[in-house]
Amino acid sequence: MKPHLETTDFDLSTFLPYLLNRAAEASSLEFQQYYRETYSMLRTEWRVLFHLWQYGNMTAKEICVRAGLHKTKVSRAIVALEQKRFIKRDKMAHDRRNELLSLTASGRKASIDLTQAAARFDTSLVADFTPEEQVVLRSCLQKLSGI
Amino acid sequence: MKPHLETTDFDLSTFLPYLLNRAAEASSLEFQQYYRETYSMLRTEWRVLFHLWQYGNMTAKEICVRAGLHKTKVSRAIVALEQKRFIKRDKMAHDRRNELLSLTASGRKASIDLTQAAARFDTSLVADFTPEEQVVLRSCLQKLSGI
DNA sequence: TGATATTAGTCTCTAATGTAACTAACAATC
DNA sequence: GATTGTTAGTTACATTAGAGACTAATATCA
Repeated sequence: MKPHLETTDFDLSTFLPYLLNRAAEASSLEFQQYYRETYSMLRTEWRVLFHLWQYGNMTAKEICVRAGLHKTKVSRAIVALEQKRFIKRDKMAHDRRNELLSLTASGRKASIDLTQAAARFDTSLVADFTPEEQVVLRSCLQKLSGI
Repeated sequence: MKPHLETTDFDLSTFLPYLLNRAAEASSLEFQQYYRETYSMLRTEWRVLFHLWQYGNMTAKEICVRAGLHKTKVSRAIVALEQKRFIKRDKMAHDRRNELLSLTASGRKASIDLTQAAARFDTSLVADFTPEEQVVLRSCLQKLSGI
């Protein structure tokens, strides 16, 4: 049986969700390998850690909102990061439901290392693109992400 | 404690793997809802179905290669699609390890419907982008995906 | 022919995720 | 100050994914 392209000019290899998923998976692979092997972190853990590093101490809830992550995922990441001694948490006095998360010394150290690795990795990913392409790419992705 | 931007000019909101993952997730959501609710399909199932529709009959192995999917994922998707009567499989005479997959009538019908829905959805995703931006976006994503 | 290697696809076991119910702390209203 | 509602975060259960062992068919080559 032959392909059915005549029905529509739709082409999977240009379908945006498909491309985005493949590109996301491909581009995450190498960096993921690094934080997995070096720090035994999962993706959500690295994201949570980095949010604290980049935007300062905050609660789990704030991370959910900023990172667009579900609270159960964040909750589990926090437990894991705490066990690895990368973060600590303190009940906030004025509302003891909130826990303020902050980095430990080794959490900061890991953040610095991961940040530098991420920056290098990012550069290598876009090495083949022109500066104009890079700008367009990132701005389109930001819009699609709702950032 | 204040943020630590001074260490490096790296910014999470421009980090490509992060952006790609967020954009992929956001953009998949709406379309995913459609094929889940209408056909009880998972993402891998829709991808397998669509590969058969667009590129013609092939084996599970070929789908793995073309779609960049692990064989266990494809294997499970095939079982599910067969149970839903969207595809059938036939052992190939000259090498009985291979199974040629093909669409049933209802598989073709679902493919047509999903293709049209995907095309409409894709259009709506890029509605805010200029034609030039769309071209750059897709070509960058294809390169990043290794397509 | 018989031993070994390869390949397509499945199965099993474990890890990770999503959903919804849950607990504890606070807020508001009567 | 008891009742009801809301919010932050956790837990439990079911679903999905991943890695590697496994089976059956074929290929290779002594």
